[in-house]
Amino acid sequence: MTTVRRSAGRKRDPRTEVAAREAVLDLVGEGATLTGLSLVAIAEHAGVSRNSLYRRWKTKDDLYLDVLDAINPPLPDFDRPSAREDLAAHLAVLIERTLDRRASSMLRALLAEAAAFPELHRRYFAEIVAPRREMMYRIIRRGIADGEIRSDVDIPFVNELLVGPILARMGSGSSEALDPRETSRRIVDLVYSGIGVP
Amino acid sequence: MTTVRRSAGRKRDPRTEVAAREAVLDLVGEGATLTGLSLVAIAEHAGVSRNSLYRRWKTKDDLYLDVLDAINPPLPDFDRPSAREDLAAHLAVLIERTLDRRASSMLRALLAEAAAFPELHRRYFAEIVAPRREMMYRIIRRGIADGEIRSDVDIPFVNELLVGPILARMGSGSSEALDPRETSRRIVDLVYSGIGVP
DNA sequence: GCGGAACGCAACAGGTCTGTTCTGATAAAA
DNA sequence: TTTTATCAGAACAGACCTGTTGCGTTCCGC
Repeated sequence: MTTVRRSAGRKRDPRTEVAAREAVLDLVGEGATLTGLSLVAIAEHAGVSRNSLYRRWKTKDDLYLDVLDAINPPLPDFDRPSAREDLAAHLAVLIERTLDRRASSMLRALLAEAAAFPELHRRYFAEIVAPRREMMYRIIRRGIADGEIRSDVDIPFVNELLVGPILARMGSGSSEALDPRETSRRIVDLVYSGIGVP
Repeated sequence: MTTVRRSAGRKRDPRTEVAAREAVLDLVGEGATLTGLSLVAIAEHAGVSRNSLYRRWKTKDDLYLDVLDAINPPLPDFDRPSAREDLAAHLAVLIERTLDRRASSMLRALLAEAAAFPELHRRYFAEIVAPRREMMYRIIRRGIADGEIRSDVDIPFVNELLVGPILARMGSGSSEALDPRETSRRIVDLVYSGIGVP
């Protein structure tokens, strides 16, 4: 986004930026693609002149970058009694995010069009995926140190097993709304105990 | 696809249909979207005249339907000694499919643009997802009947846990090539035994 | 050999999006 | 009050895609 420092003149309407981001989320949520979405459509849906969009964002990429920032929820801190509870709490946040249909559509579109928006794709992994994954690793390591989780497990592998079902649902655009707390608890329970008969 | 039965006249070049499907896979694999991909670009990449495409497929949807059919591998039969081995074998097929970059891109694009291609989306779930899921359910049920898998597990839930990590990788477009046999075995092993300390 | 269909190539009108450039009006600071 | 930047709205050329039509050519079966 282009931030300009000037002394005099009319101030930019802050609602314009919000309206533009909301318009992108609405339209992508309705099935538009990132490359296919036109500034005309965005301006129209936002109730804003195209001029105002071009004044703020040089390219569509810049606008999408802002949208990605806006839907990136803060990373919560965890320090519950057990790693098990921390894992469940973290997965619950992930599931909650899945329930935001517009954000899910935006991320699906980004993953599908990664080739067309390499910078967006890079930032998504660096700023959203990586920190959350690192947090999961830390919790799992703690569980091992506490004697709660077997010490011979492959940490990244365990993480994939935990988050996989949730990400797969987001990726396939499943419309079924899961209860975050209950579902995360069930996942952790099953991964802890396994399905095999002792 | 439009199949016409005529008695006389020049025959259609069968290579045209293959070239068109390959062109779609190539272009989508390179980052094109289903809505954004133009018949001009497809014809150009396939080395075929636009006319030939219009003659075969009324709309882009029809062409994509053919492409989806082409990348749908046959459903293998399973009857190994144990449910554990059947599950691993089935997951290995899924992982193998993930390794086909073009097919993965095509499915990612389809999921991202489901709203624009409802018929394609419906067929994908009915013809590709549903039969494979049903097969997984059957194997899990058999494992329960054989006393190999705990009888109190939720079958669809176990299935999601098993296939989730693989689908999540496909959805995120991970470029890392996994060994199908080894990875599927590791997933099944971990899901059977669990990560918890007994 | 001849009719018929598919072939590649080219052209066309109608539509859309982009990026830029005008306007006149509005709002806020100097 | 004057200055200055923003605002909405409209216009423009250039590019692209679509769906259709016409052309002459190539190939296959009758």
